[in-house]
Amino acid sequence: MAEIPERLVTKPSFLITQLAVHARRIVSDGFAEAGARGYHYRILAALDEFGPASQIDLGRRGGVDRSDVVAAVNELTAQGYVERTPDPDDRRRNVVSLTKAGARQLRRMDQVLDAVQDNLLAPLDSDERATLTALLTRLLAHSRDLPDGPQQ
Amino acid sequence: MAEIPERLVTKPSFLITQLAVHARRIVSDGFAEAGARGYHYRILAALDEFGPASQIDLGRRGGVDRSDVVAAVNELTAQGYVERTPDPDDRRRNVVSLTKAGARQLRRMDQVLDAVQDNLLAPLDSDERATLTALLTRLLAHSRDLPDGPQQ
DNA sequence: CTCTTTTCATTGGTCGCACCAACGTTGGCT
DNA sequence: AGCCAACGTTGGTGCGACCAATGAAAAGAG
Repeated sequence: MAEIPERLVTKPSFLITQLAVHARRIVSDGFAEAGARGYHYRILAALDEFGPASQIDLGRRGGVDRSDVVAAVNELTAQGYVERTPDPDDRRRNVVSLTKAGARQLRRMDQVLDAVQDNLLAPLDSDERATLTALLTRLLAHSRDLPDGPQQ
Repeated sequence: MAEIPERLVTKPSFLITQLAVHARRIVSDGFAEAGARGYHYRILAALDEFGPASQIDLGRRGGVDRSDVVAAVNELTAQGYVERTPDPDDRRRNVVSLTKAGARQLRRMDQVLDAVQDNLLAPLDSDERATLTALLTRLLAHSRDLPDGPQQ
């Protein structure tokens, strides 16, 4: 029982959004144990890979709206994972930088995510995983160079 | 510019959730023009394929929480797309059934979704689309028989 | 045939993500 | 000097996905 209508199950858009629900659930369960959420990871990752940045750049790199960056940076600051200082060269900006504790938190979150990938992709062998990743990457790239939506 | 951190772009969980954002956006843009949203489609689809049902069954089939079914059926009733009548055989239940206008609305929404699939999958040829669908279907099935989450 | 447990609809919340508009300050451009 | 664009911030919105609690009704246990 609980049969899912054909109409839904045959639509890639449905498969993707439903699988995303599952992915989001296990990711945020893991993150919650570390006292974090998705936006935090995106910001920490951007800081780690590109160095200190303004909030607007952090938002662009992680696909986070600038108003949401404000809230996330507030939270990360309160937890001691990032520091926010005024930019002396441009007083409209803040410079956000990663602390040592922030780098450790990022490593913790990376471990959570590694476990999540294994859980999520369990039924696939490594060739299939590569195929899936390649297909998704192409689709995501395509979606990004459409002016079809805000994409923030 | 706006380079995305490696950490994100290599994680299938990120690819899936981000692609889902895009899918959701174009779907709900299309549905909005028809005065509808995602839950409405799931309920109309379940009614069309399995016939009149109680609200709890509608929720199970479409993966919608029963409290959300209440709201969606309220809206669909107000629009004249479904009818809600008490079940004479079990007075705890309502029987929800599709009206003719509801069937027409479902057809409209199907057209929206067909266009969405083409948009979403534009970069893939038909073999690749089939491969993707098969992989996603397997992953979704796997996620469903885990007691790892509420799954509704 | 009671008593208890389960089921269903409904109400009224919560949370995360993805947005949007508006405002004040600051920088750049001319 | 004047104007426009950029940045941070506040304060919203909508959707999807949940959760807890309540009252009514059915089902099961004894």
